[in-house]
Amino acid sequence: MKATRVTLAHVAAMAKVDRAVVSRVINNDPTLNIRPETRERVLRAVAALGYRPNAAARSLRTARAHMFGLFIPDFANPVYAEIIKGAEAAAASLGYVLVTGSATGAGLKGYMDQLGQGRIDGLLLAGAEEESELTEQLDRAAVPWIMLNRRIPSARRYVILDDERAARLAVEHLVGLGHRRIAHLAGPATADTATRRSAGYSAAMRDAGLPDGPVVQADYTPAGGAAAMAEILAAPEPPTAVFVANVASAIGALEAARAAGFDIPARLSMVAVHDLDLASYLYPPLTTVRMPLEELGRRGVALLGSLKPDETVEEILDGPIQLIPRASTAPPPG
Amino acid sequence: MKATRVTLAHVAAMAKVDRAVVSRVINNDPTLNIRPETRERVLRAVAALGYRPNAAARSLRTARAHMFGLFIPDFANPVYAEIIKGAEAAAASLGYVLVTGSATGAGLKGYMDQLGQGRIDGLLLAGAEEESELTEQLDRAAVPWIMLNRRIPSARRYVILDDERAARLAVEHLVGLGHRRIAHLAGPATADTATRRSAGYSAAMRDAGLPDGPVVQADYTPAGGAAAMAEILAAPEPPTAVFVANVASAIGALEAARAAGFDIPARLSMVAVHDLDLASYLYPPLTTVRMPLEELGRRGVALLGSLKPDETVEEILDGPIQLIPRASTAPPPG
DNA sequence: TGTGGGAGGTCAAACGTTTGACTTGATGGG
DNA sequence: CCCATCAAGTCAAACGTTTGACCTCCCACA
Repeated sequence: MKATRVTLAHVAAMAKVDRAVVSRVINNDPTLNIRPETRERVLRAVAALGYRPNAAARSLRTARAHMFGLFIPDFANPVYAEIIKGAEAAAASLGYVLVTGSATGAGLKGYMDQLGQGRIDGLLLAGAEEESELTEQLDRAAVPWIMLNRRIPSARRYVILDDERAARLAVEHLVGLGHRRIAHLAGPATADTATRRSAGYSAAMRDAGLPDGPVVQADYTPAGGAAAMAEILAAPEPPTAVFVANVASAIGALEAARAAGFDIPARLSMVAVHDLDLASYLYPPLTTVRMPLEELGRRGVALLGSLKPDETVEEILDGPIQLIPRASTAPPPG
Repeated sequence: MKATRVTLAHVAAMAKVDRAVVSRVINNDPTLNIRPETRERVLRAVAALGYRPNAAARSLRTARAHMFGLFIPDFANPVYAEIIKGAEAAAASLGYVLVTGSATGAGLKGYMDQLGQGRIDGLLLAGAEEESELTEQLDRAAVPWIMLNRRIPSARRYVILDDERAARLAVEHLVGLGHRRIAHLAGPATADTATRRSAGYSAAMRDAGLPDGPVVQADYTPAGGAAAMAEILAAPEPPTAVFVANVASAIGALEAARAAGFDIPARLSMVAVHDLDLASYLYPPLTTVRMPLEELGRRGVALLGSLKPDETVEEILDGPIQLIPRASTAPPPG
């Protein structure tokens, strides 16, 4: 019953015009000169037959796939959900489809093989490791790519958030509450965001006339955060507050603090970067710094859509960065 | 410098054979009869030129896109992360690309418009609302689709998990600890999974010779769970344990119990369906039932890959379902 | 000496769009 | 009356693969 797919030719036959006319009507070709009634006929035929252009044929002819890719390290990290949301929305409004993938390392390369030639018009890489072979491969294939929230030497295009400002905001909040011994549970040295947040921490401490507290690195996971927190609290004179570089680490850090018998916020205040719905359901609800992650995804796609061949992009997104006070921060004891 | 893309024709010229030979070599066409040395020449040319087949041309010719789609309601829900992971892996091993999208409702329809004709060979719908217009559209476009973990009347193809068994496991755990007044914080009536879990709860209670406790419905969100929990605890003789249909609700329920002054697990035990890394970092760490979500994604893709035109699929996945005991469950007080 | 068959390929027609170039008939200006 | 212009389309060549049909040797066998 379904038989053959309906193509331009069918529509053209029904509307009694050339295929070219149908194509131009569909694509709103401004060079087309046509009588309104003819256009009507064409549109009616399209509707009547339920015609949809074949994506492959179109891509073949125009050399554009109308697809963007977005690669993230891990779907389980809710931080990326916001980026995806923004990117999806932006792509949709551009008439593009967004392919979100989570493969990393070797998997990512395999993915790219499949993506093959001409399947994707541009790629967003969020929080990716330095994958020089991958980026080389992309360059060879002439696929434009932009890094999100990470700068690496070989990336001539990136858009990042103002992590330094976010860190300052967090530290200033703690200082404002009266804290003076403020530790920093930092991210991994390999993450550019971690470096920027650490810089913001140090700058804010300096501005407040305070010496840097203990700084311990951890990866952006609960387990890593827990271990680092334990280390910080084991010191002879532990801090009264800690600025945690990432909310995932903070989830573990809360647990470690509880385990060590440090009441939060009575004995220890904690603030972390990146807000999540979840933050208000943690125990205690976590004070966070909200960053415009959705906007980051949106902006990344928008840039992909309007990229000139050899254009470089180095953008610090200025969107609202906001401290969300919850129950994990309070004045220091005493 | 990079000039024109390298095509079959270039490779053929370099290897001094016909394009057809190159195509057949690349696709391992078993009907091809060729001397090993010729094959060698072809492969060398492919490598030397860095040739990759053009996906659009291939799709056009073969009418297969080598892409599957997966639609989920929300990337922020980590439960879906596991499904995606499994689906991605299965797709990759089939040589397919997986397009994961989160649009719902009208957005989803727009997405499908973009996906257009022939861009996708099959679709997985996870936890989707009943979208009769969407599924009609899919059927018209002859795109095979399978529902994941949800049965709806119009879906002739679905694969679900054994939610009833998971619920039993949870309830039996509570009964085993000595609980007799066990409430059920159920999911929304519109969710098929919720219905199945509720059925499992009732069956297990009956088997244990216990009367159904209070049953309150909530949507699968922390806020919904919190409200429902508050209602349950407001009763004159509150239960000593609660089986929560979904971990997202449980996160809110924990909060509500704390707010109501119910110490967990001393005064109230709680167990929820779906395990997350996060569960062990909640306060207290949450006892859960782990279900094979990754396998669900994997199986869905595998089925898509081997679907006969009018085949129906009604499968209850039998994978390991396992209770993960943590600190939120203990014997009842007294 | 013819012929059947296999090895090792070649040929060319699709697949469904897009798009620059071209046609046709009518109108208007000089 | 003739040429230019314009409106309203038409024509056909790509885009890069895949694939059924075909071709051309050469050898073995009767």
